Amino acid sequence: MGRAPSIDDDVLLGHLAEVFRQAGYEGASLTALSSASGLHRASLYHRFPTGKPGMAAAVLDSVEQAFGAILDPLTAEDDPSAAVREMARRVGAFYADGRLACVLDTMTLSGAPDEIKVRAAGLATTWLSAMAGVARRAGATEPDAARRARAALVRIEGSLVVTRVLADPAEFQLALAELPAILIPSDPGR
Amino acid sequence: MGRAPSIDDDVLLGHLAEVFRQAGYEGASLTALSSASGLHRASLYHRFPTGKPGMAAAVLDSVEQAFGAILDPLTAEDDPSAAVREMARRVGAFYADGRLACVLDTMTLSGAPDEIKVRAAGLATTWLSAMAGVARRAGATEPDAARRARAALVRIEGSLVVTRVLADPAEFQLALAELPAILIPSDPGR
DNA sequence: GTCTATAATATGATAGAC
DNA sequence: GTCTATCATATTATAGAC
Repeated sequence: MGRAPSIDDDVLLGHLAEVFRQAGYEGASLTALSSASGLHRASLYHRFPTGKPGMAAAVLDSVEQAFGAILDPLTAEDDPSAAVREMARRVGAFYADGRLACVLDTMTLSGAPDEIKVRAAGLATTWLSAMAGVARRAGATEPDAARRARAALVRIEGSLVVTRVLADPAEFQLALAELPAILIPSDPGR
Repeated sequence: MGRAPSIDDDVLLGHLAEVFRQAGYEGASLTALSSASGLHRASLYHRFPTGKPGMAAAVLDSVEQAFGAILDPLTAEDDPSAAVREMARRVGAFYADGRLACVLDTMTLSGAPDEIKVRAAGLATTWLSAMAGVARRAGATEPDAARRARAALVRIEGSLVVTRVLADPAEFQLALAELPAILIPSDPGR
């Protein structure tokens, strides 16, 4: 809120986010955050006076903002199937085709501050609502739409874990391809 | 291999495993491992001369052993559907109804030694093979059985993440309930 | 086999020069 | 706004008493 962030801030947050996503909250050491961002530790504290929790919160802010753009097609595109396909495309880009983990996964392990966990839960809820919305627009009843949205989130998060464990992005790609069939009642599936 | 472990070793490994599962490899500090196990840090080093990597490897050993028992019904039980239902019951117990995370997820983040990641991948492969086996016995073609096994693993891992993020075990319970429909071609589903 | 004590290093964080 | 230098603490790990 307030002023628009400078491009530098966005780039910085991108670097920080990558560390938090790959290492989790505790694994994201100041040294790792420093070398990934190119800023020395003291400079990070200048930008984030509340330290590591502040950096994590800012990362979640930036992820929330990124998801604004990712979920935009779900309301902007008229055809529900096309909307989901475009969201899937943007989700694939955000997760670098499965090479990057999800903050919902890595930042909610024990060791993360409660505030971070609460924000992560909020992010998940936003995502679920948007996906349930498009399912509802496609004709699903409200409980069915909610069920479909949760199934889609489970599918994405699970495929990211399996992709990381097996070091094989195929499962993530498959999950993206099946999102329309999961979310849209009338979709013919794959 | 070699001698059978004493009950004390099993209890100790259970405590260590809980920390690694909830905090990830880097988040599992010696202090946390010490207080969870009741042993002082030096005593842990006596048991595991190679330190934290050795503890993590031993935890993966014990998880591998636990999965031997979890997957046993898949070959011991004649009826494929009943076999999967029994596996699902045991999986539910192992993950404490969704309250405990999966080592495949938490121990494969950046920061874990490569040896740990390799062992985790092996564990996942063992699990996938066992599930593909029961699907094949139930009449699935080989590629379909492999696909079903991966879908089941994705579903379990994803539901564990979503359950943790939303602090709601319902999604994990639902995943367990749907395992027969995912793995068994002729299963009527829910 | 477990403990107390301690070492060496890494971590989160701050002060102050430029 | 970024840097060097530094602090207090937590971390992994070892030595040696019991």
